[in-house]
Amino acid sequence: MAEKVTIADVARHANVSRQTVSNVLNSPEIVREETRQRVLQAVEELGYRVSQAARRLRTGRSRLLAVRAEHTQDGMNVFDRFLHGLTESAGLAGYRVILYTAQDGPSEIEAFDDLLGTYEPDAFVLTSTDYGDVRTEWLAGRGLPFVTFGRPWGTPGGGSHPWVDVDGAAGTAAATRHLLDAGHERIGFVGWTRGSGVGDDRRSGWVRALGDRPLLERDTDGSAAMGEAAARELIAAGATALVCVSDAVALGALQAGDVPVIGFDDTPVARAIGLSSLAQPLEEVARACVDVVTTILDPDKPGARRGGPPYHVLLEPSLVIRKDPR
Amino acid sequence: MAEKVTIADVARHANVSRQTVSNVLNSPEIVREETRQRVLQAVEELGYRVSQAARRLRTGRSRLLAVRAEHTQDGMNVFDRFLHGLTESAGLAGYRVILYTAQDGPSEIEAFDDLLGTYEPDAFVLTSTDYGDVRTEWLAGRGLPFVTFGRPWGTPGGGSHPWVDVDGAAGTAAATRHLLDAGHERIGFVGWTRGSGVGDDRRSGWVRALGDRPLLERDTDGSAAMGEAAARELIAAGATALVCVSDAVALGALQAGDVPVIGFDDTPVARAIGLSSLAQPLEEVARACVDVVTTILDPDKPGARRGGPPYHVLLEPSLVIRKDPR
DNA sequence: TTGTATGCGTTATCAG
DNA sequence: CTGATAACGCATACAA
Repeated sequence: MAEKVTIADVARHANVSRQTVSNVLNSPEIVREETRQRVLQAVEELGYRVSQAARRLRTGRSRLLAVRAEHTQDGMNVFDRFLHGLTESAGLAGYRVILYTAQDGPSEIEAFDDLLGTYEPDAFVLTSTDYGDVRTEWLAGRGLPFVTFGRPWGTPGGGSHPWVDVDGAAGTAAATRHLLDAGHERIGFVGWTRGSGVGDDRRSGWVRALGDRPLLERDTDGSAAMGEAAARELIAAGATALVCVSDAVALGALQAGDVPVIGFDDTPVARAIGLSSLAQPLEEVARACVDVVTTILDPDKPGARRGGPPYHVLLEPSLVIRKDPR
Repeated sequence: MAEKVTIADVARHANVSRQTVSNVLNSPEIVREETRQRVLQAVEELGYRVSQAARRLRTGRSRLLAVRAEHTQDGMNVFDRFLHGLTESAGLAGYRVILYTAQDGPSEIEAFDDLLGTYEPDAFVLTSTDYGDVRTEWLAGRGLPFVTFGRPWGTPGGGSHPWVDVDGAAGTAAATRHLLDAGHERIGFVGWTRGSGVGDDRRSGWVRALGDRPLLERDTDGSAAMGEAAARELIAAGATALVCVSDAVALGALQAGDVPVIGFDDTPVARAIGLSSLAQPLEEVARACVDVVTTILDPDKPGARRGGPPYHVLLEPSLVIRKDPR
């Protein structure tokens, strides 16, 4: 079954030259229909599949997308869902996902270098971008194709590269409006210490939706414990509902009192405990990442992304309400 | 930098033949020390790295380990930690992890076939094994190297293949003993519907540790909601402490009353809410998987696994106590 | 020890 | 549209 069927076997079986088989596979339009059919049938019968190794050697293309396996510090993340979506979408586009690990920026660049020298991935998909990301510079400087899940925070305007992201501000704004609609006027925000692109973005949506109402907010380190403490202070200060920068702090906030709380990311925790949260459309994000990166790699591919560069895709999170604001 | 340094370049630089370079890399012992050093230095200076494509074409080895990207149904799993560990350990052993997706057994076998025909992974690492797993049969029947994270439930004795697993029974037994030591006599078990290898295994440890004390138990579908209901019944039946088959049901059980609860898997949720749980040594599991599989692939590798076939590794979970049983 | 020749499976080039 | 031939980078058998 896996008996190494080569292109020569197919050619023999279909009574054509090796080249014709290659043409049928790579440029079907230049081959006569009847011949094409015959070859395709031979391919089917013999169970032929291209050897990526041979193809890569010849073309320099590996059809591999490199992604970092996240270490998942606090653990309450959604990386696995993204990764699953990415693998699925990549597969549909004829690509595979190859993993690597790294502790920090510099070591990740080492990993890039190593991968490029050995497995030669065609592109990288980067996650968790933040201000002044060294990785994107390195890749861009070498003209290597990549896309990030996350906007290039900190490089205002210039240094722009392909990215896909979820509009955190739109999410928190929707959450805030939901609470306003329920009659709340004093809506607090439990955030992260300023300076993180994602955190600041999420905060901004809450600010925007609140208009000129009072801004009751506290910063945290992202832990549930600090989330609880922050929530207590906010409630004491008069907040009757809370929007949180993450499910982790929201989990803590829930312990602080009996006010409605909305988290962010819709992690498994939120589902399990019935916490309202903002769900990122991770499958769509993954699909967009694959879309962008494969279009860069092969601009003439069928169904190439309309619009062309610079390939910026911003998707909206959706509000998942699990408890009615009281 | 990534300017395609070939083995010929290295040879020229070191004033040796191409062959010698190959020897230095693949059979260092047959080359004179001085020459070896010179070649190694040339490799260093030029930043040479073997092309996996070329090597694969020649040797048929891809140095790729295929792993399925889990879909993470209920979400409260720990797959990402395992995957990270696997990528790390694989990297140390000179392998990379390549991902694929599948919905069920048959479609996973299609994925095997497809991968083997194109990327030719050297081995598969399977997770979530269960009774009568069709995948292992398919792989074993073709003599393809693989290891499973999880024992081959259901094939008693025979049909045995390499596996690495965590001793669930030992874990629940430890948890139960911990509660016994704290003075509890009526310790309930919130389990899964019988028939799952993992669930039955975890239950058995609780049974064993309890000796001839009463067996207060309830089955659930694994949801937090059913966990809560089950816990209520058990508490009503006199249970003063609960051991749970998973963190998800433990989370529910926590809502049921003020009795100590111990979950299983030490998911992020447990950490976040201070739930005691049994932590699987996932990094070790991953390392063992890589160890086993690379030994199968290359029995003469340096530091090959002692013991030889059939490569069965059973590791112990560790009890993480976050709340004192009251 | 070192050098030389050959092939792994593809695809690109170029004649027919 | 089809068929021959070369080349991708590496590893091996063989001869020197």
